[in-house]
Amino acid sequence: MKKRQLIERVSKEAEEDHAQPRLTRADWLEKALEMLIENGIDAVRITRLADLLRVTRGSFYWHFADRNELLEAMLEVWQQSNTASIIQAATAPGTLQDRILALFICWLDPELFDPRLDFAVRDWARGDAALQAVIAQSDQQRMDALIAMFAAHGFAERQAIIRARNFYYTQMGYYALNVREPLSVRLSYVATYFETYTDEKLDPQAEADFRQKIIARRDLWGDERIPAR
Amino acid sequence: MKKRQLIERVSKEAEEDHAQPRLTRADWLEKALEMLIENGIDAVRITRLADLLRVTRGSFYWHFADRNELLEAMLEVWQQSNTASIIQAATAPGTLQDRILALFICWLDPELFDPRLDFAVRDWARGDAALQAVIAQSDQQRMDALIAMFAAHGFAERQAIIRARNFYYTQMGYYALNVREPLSVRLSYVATYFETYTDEKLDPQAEADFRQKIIARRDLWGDERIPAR
DNA sequence: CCAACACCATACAGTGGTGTATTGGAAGAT
DNA sequence: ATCTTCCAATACACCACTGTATGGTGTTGG
Repeated sequence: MKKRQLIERVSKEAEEDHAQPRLTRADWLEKALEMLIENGIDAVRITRLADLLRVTRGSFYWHFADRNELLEAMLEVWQQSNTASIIQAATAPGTLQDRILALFICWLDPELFDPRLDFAVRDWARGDAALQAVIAQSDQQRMDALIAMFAAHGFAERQAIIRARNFYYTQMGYYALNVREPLSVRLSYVATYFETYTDEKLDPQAEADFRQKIIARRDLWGDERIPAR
Repeated sequence: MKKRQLIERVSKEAEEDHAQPRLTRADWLEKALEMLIENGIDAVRITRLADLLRVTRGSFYWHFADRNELLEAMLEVWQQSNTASIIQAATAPGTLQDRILALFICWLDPELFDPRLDFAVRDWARGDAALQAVIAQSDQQRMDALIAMFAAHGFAERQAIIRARNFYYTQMGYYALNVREPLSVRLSYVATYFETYTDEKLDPQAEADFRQKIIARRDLWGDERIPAR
């Protein structure tokens, strides 16, 4: 689901097409999430957001009761985006190869899974046990879906767990380290990773299709040129 | 290297045994790191530290020029602890099995590798390009050591890279998700992980020795009872 | 046409933080 | 015994931010 849509839904504002006269609750929420992602929760200050939005804080306190209400709305956006994408990719019908490739797409498309938001929220939870519990629950749901996926495709319980952990933790580790590589490099690892996770060879035709699908999404790779093979 | 020792070295204070009359630079630094780990960099406030240390801020400004000088000292402690442990474990002589098990010990012993400090620093770097560069350099050093390790034990370049990434990212992902499992559970995964990373069976005797070594370190596992097999 | 509403500006009180300047006091050196 | 030196307390000026109360203005509907 598109993030702006989610933000608006959480903001409980059905966007009538007539351009909103001034600011909406969703505008504040969007800027706040941007700030969270780029500078952490402690940079989410009403004063700063007001400056960025070119209004005074008076506007904020019309849309929100206080800062805490904003924070709760932010968390709600997170809860309804990243986790859902992973679970959907893992539980759709099809072969194991289809599922793994669908998850790879998740890892590559920030509209489906935004790692910066995920880690900003984790960071936010530092020293906040209640928030940590919420996050742990989402992680559990994600892991359960992955374990069930491997189990449904022939792996014994223990093997399914290890493979799911490898799959999920490796990707989270990759994000945690803030690795910055061109998409072409990431694509070049796809087949090898696939074999590591499944012990099967990746069908060359499927890999080609995957590359095509990614390359078609120009928005994912900026100016870079990616050879089709 | 013991963390308190490092903190004191960075503080350039050879600790004469006579109990220091009041506070040292290292005391402030230690509390600041504790605060960083538990509540993030934005919680590292001179006022709060002074309260915790039961002195006024006047003391702080005798030991440090300003808050920034404290932050630089904190970063220096991080630089000289975690990365060194990993590189040492990966580059020591011996078989691949020895190396992997040495690294597993790193992952289990916070004196060698403190994941909470590592991630607190990474979060601290959010929105700070200079700090991100410092961290990226440390990550590169760690990865290089791991790749060289796999390469030195018979894996081709590409395979060595994938295996090193899998090994390192999986562990970082585990920490990033703040997983809390008893040590006994983590130990039960050791052999399976080993086989995933190396494609070799873990020698039962080596595994038993490994368990013994961990169990001997009671400080790592609190009250828990771990069966020797 | 004007009244009500939606949205924003302004002004104010209060809190928590930084950094500086100055003073106070206890231990060790002479 | 006093004199430094080291370390900490106090007081002050100065933000940045929160939240509240109230007033102002453009837009819409009756």
